[in-house]
Amino acid sequence: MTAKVKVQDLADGRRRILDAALEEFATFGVDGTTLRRIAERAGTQHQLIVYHFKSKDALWKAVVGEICSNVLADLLSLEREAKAVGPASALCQLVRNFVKLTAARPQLHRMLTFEGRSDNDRLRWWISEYVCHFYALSTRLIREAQTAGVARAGHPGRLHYAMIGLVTTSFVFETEYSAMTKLNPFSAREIEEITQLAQAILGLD
Amino acid sequence: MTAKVKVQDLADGRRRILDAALEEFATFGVDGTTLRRIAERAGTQHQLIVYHFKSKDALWKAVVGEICSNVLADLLSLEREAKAVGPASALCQLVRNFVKLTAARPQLHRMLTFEGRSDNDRLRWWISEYVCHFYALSTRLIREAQTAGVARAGHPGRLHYAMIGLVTTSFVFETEYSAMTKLNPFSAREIEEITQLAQAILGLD
DNA sequence: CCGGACCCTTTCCATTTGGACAGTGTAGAC
DNA sequence: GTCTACACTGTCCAAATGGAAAGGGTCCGG
Repeated sequence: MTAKVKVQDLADGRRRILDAALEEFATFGVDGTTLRRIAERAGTQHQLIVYHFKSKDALWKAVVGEICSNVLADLLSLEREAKAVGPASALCQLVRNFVKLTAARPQLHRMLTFEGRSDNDRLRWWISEYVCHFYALSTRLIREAQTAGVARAGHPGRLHYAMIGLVTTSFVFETEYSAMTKLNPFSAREIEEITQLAQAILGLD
Repeated sequence: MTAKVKVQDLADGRRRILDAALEEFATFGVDGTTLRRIAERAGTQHQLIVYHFKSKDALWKAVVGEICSNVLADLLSLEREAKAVGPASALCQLVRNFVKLTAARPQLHRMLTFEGRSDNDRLRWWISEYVCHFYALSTRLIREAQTAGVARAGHPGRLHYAMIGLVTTSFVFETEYSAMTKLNPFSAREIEEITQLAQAILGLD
């Protein structure tokens, strides 16, 4: 029995590494993160990370990939709904989901904001693998809502990124945000307020 | 004469290091930047950086400090104007200046977004030294505009950061932004459009 | 001519880094 | 039993890093 428990414990080493890596990457970025600190947080040795994931870079992709593929699945189900309810309320729902998701997993955006300013391999991989799908869906809904006359005019891509920027700031830069505003961005109240601001910038009223 | 020219060249080593460091820090973050790469970009050796700035951390503060103290000076002059023109147009002007400034020096915000997610020494220093002044002015103008009935209702801090997030995204994440939208955020057209969106989120219409 | 202030270079080093490599131990298939 | 697959550990290393220490050149006031 002790053996069985031990095997259980050891077998989820991979899981614990993924979780620890998410926290570390989100807080310190790829360069600021060391395999040894991830290992320490996961309660193991850094060589186990190399064994399971080959390299630091591959670990990063595994972490992002796991979360993003879940998000992508959510998006697809939203897209099916969209056909039924029309572009305006589909877009409302998309914004609402996006805020909820950012609040639930701020680490994802924190990780990605580290990558966004150099044209590197990780950024290109992430864009081609995941961003493009989200962008395509979002801008299509915006465009449809615009032709229906229920969204703000202007380039859909610009509106999309204005929304993204508005929503993510309070969660990604929580330390500064809560220090200055004395607000807790993760409270239900704040999530609702941010959702409404995001819908306002898209002209959904 | 050659001696004089040479001295000129050498004397501005400090200047060249500051410029090179700004680029490197903004692109790779503090952890991703090495003194040797900064030195290479500045056309010198890494020990000269240690000589002029004592440490990597002190160099970072010197880079941020130089830009921010200029920005602070601009802010103060804006504040004097504000008294004359009233809160609504002062706020409009603040937004306009902020967008212009972000477009002119995206490196500043790029640098700072690297620091925002761990409660570290650099972040605390930056907040207490510079952020608090900008935040105080901005939220005071928002509050005044609200009581005058010409700004969107809601927590001024929340609105302030919504504006910041909306404005900075396209400049900080230029690579992704222009890849997806095919827009150039630094064009006069885009600067104007972003300014208008930022004013819209504050309810200035 | 001297001495210090300033800018810069050279040489050096302890530490940390990602990762290679060669084990060890256990569980299940035959 | 033996063999293989898998999870994990211990030892090692080359490369890169921030920074210490000391030396060298030029200028300028005395």
